[in-house]
This record gives sequence, C-alpha cells and structure tokens, in this order.
Amino acid sequence: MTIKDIAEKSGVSVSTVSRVLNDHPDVSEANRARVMAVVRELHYVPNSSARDLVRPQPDAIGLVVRGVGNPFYTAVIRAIEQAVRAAGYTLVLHQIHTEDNEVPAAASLARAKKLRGLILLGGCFDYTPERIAALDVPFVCCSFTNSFGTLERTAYSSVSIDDQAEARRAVAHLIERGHRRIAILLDSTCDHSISQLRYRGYCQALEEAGIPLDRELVEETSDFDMAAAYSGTARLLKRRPDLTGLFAISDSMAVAAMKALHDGGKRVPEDCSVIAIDGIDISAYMIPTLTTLIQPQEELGEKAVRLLLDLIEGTGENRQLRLQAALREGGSVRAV
Amino acid sequence: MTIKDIAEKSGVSVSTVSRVLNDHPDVSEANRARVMAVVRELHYVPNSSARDLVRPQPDAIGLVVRGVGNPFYTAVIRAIEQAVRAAGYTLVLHQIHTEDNEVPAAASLARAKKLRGLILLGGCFDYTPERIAALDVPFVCCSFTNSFGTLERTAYSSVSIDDQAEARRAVAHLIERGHRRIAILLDSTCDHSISQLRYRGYCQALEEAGIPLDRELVEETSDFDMAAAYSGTARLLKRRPDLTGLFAISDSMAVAAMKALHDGGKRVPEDCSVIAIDGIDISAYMIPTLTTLIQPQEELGEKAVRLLLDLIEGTGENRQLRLQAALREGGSVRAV
DNA sequence: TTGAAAGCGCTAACAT
DNA sequence: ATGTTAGCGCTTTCAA
Repeated sequence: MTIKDIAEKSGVSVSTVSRVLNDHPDVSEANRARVMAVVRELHYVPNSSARDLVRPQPDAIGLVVRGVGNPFYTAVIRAIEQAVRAAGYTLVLHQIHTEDNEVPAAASLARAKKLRGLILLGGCFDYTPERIAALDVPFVCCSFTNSFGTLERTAYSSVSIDDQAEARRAVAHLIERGHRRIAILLDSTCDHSISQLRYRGYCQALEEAGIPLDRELVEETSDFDMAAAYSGTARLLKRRPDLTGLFAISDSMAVAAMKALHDGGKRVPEDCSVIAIDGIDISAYMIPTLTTLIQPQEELGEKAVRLLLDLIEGTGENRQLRLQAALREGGSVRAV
Repeated sequence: MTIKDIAEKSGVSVSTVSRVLNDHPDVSEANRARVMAVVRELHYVPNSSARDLVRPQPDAIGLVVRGVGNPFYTAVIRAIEQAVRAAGYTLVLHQIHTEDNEVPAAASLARAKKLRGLILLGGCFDYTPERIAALDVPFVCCSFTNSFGTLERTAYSSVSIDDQAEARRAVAHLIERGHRRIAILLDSTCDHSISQLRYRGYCQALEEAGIPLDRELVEETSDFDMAAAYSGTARLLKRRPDLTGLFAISDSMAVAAMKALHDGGKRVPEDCSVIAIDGIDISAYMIPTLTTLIQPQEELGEKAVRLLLDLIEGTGENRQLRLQAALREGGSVRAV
C-alpha cells in the first residue's frame, strides 16, 4: 500500500495526501478529514525509506554502543538520549558486538542515515588517522579516550574519567588502609582498552608505595563476564590465599569476585577487601555494599552531547574532557 | 556523494558500480578494482534508504522491546537474534518505554520496514481485536500472553511461562517449608500485567494452604526498580516485622529486598526466606545465592522465533506455548 | 487550495 | 561485460 492508493481511495492527488500526512496548512478541512479516514481505515503507514530519501533528514545524531549487555552503559545511554532530544535532535542508536569494530559501523551509519554527528560508547583506544578518515562527521568518544592511538589532540573529542588515575586511586585506597597483598582482577593486561589502562594505574599505585609487582596477584580472565570473573577469583584464591585486598576493574566483576571469595571461605571485608570502578545500580545492593569509584554516568552522557553539539554547530573545537569519579565507601573495604 | 560520483570518477556507468557494490559476477576484474579503489578513496557508503526502497527487503523480522533497561530481557534478545539470523532472516530491533504502547509502535515498524513478522517482548496483556487490527503481519508475544484481553486463542501467538502457576509454586515452596507469614513484593496488584498475574498465584497458594490473605503483607511499589523495591521492603518490615518469608516478583526486586532485610536487621535466610522469579545472571552471585524460578530465557526466545517462522511460512497456526520455569535452590530459603 | 511532475539514490531489467 | 533507463514511494517545487 502506497500513498497513491490512499490518494485514489480518497479521491485526491498524492500531493494532497502528502500534505495531510505532513501537517501542511494548505489543505481544506474536508480533504484532510477524508484522507485521514482512509489512512486509518487502511492502517496506512508511510514508507520511511522513501521518506528519508527525499527529506533532508531532521538533524540526527548517531550513538554506536559497543558491547551490548554492559549494564554500565544503560544510564549513560539514557542521559545521552535525553540530552539529544532536549537539543532538538533525534537519536539513532546502533549496537554492535565487542568483537566488531565501531569505526566502519559508525561511518556506514553516518552516511546511510545522514547523521550530523556521532557518539561512540565503549570503543577501542587505538584510533589512527587512517582509521578515522572514513568518519566525515564530528564524533565524540564517550567513556573512553584515545590512549593507545596516534591521533593528534585536535583530531578527536572525548569525555571520560582518567582510567589510569582512578585505578591508581582505588588501589591507593587499599594501600592506605594497610593492604600490601593486593590482587587485580581484569580482562587482559594488554587489550589496548580500559583493562590495560586500569592495570597501569594498579602498577603505578603499587610502585608509589614501594610494593613490588607480584604477577601471581594479577588475574586475567580474558572476558568481562561474571562467570569468568568468578572462576578467575577462585584460581587467584587457590594460588594466593594470603591476599587481603582485591581490585576489580568493573563492578560486575567485583560482584562475582565477592561471591567467589565467600565460597572460598573468605569474608568480605574481614578477610579480604574489595574495591572496583563503575558504580552500576545493583552494586549498591550488595552485602556488603560494594566500595567503588562511581563514574558520573549522566554527566558522561550529557557532556558528550554538549561537546558534539558544539562541534556540529561550529562553536567548539575538539577537546578531551576528563571527569572525576566519586568514591562510594561501601562496606567491602576495611583496614588491616 | 552518490553512486553517480563514483561512476564518473572511475569512468564506468552507475550499473557497473552497483554491480561491484553488490558482488555481481558480470564485472571485469579491472573495473572491479578501479571502482573499489575509488570507493575506498572517497569512503563512499551507499545510501541505505535508496537501497531499501528498491530492493525487495531481505526477509526481516521486527523485535519490539518494552521496558528498556530490564536485565531479564538481555538473554532473551540474544537468543532471538541468533535464532532469527540462523533462519536467514534479519532482525530489526526497536526499543520503547514502559509507558508507551507497543502495538502502534509495532505496526509502524512493520509497515515502514516491510517486516515479515513481529516479536513483542514485554508487552501488555490486554489486547483486543480492535487494538491488533493495525498489525497485518504475524506476531508472537514473548514472555507474556494475553491474559487480560479478549482475543480468541486463534488470533495470537505467545510463548511464556505460566506466570500465575509459577508464582503459586514459588509461594508454595515457602509454605511447604513451614512459612505462614509470607509477604509479596510487587509493582501493582492490578496492572493488567505480570505483576497482577503473579499476585494471583500468591493468593492461590495461600488459599490452597488455608492461609488467609493479609493485606499488610502485600507491598506494592508502583515500580519495578530496585530503589522502589528497597524502600517498599523497608516499609513492609516496619509494618510486619514478624514476616518469615518474602516472594518478590522479579529477581532484581529480590536483590534490593535482601539488602533492605539485611539493613533492617533480618538475616536471610535465618530470619526471613526470599524467593523470586526470573533467573537473571547476577542473582546467582548474591550472598546467599537467590532461590528463584529460572525462566528459560534462551528457550523463550528460540520458541518465539520458531512459532513466528511457522506463521510466516504458513506451516503453522496461532498457538500459545507454555514453558516451565526451573527452580534453582539457592541459599535464600530455609525451613522454619 | 489543489494537482502534475521532477527528482532523491539506488537496483535490475533490458539493450548492446 | 557494460551502459541506458525505468521505476521504488515519497516530498516539494511550480502552475493552475
């Protein structure tokens, strides 16, 4: 069923139908009513492809999220959606898997949907000029930045916490409370991503405290999921039952770790303290409440949108914004 | 930039470019290479609207998810996506908010994207013939069914657990272990949705055991989120500190409830047992592990796709499938 | 206030 | 193997 069918059935021209459908003023009430009646009767819905083809797209902004089920992103996405809508833009959301690369995906999206700009949530850290050449609209990296790439600072924008510094802070929090045998639970020490950055912060904190790095206390799970975190922690515990502190690079890994510690006979925090980074909702409901560095999820989203709009409207330049995480002292850490 | 630009720049016609882009065989290697070079150089990406307009859409199936951040859905969505892809169809995902109605959304989506069928995840329970008239493609309700509507059984398909029966089973599980003062934590007793059905099961279990319904033990939070569940449980506890069992209608509410019980001085399960329905990943990592009726999330998704494909291909009829939930005995329930 | 007609970018006959 | 061209369904001039 097309606009032509509606036109015929209501005895007017396609242009009149189009006018009615698009709320143009120059249509007689009689025709408007007649057309609407037919539209409703036939449950006609315009073909959006045809529409998009002719209409200069209403200003749309794309959001490419890498890593579908990550609970940390939900609040960020919500904030981005609101900010985008408040600014009078439309948000086009596109999810990709962790294995996929976000740059080609974003480029396709941008061209296909005639986007004005892009926000990348949870991407890689190793952009090079060649890789981003495909992007011909402004973009902002949200929750990560280009730590391992070769881009000039004038070539990209980002909003993120300082992952390394915050990780250092988390580990220092444990050290200050007397911990010396502190393990780290991470995805990988060399994934060119968040995991690697937070690992650096861990090493830095140890070094500053004069504690030698002990590879046995580094547990790489090769995955961000909870099952991997659980079994990783169990292995760690078997290897080094003398640990007194654990830094997990994400809240969800920390949750699984706490369970593994419990099942391994360690009480949290009496026998082992746990600290993490993220601040997902559910971590506040753990028993004990997880001590974690809360990323400002809303602010991350809002600032990313603000930065992008400035870029689009030509009133801003590429910038890298650093936000602070906030320490929530739950009950999962105590002094030894 | 259009296909025409590419054609000019590479000195061939638009059809040749189109052929190259669509991997048609009848193109000389020389031309193919030339065109691809230009495409890459200019980072050309075809306009998908124009493409979709012309091409008989690859068979696409729409998935309308109502209630964005619900963790229960993530595994179901993953299963649906896989099953759809395995069957050679494409999945078009559309998220809507809990306040929005999924039927018009689904109808628009179906017509706009020329969908072959629809899966509705987490919709309402009160469809009427008028309301679904707009849907002119087969659809399957996933994880819910039309308990409060007036549809004929031949007019719709669904795959879900028997919410009322499973709720009854959960509550009976507590009753069998000697509990008498059993509270229920729910969204609302009359939302025409999952909450209401599970409330019925609660009432039924009590009745069968000869336990009179005590309204003070019914806590309506008016929301599914954890903050509401936490404060609801706190109120409940103040009102009826003598309760020994709690049935939460979702895992995430149960998690918040366990925290509230803990903060209110009740140990789980020593002082109060907790049981729920859903089986989200994280509930296995609670301390104690949450006892819950696990919905077969993968199966829910796979069966929904199977049903829909049979409908689309004309080899099946509208059916309502009931799946079993599986009891996971965690540590949150004990006998009194 | 209306209708006719020119595209939007692309694919797929149909020619060559 | 390649080019020409007729639409796909819609919006939007431009005329009437």
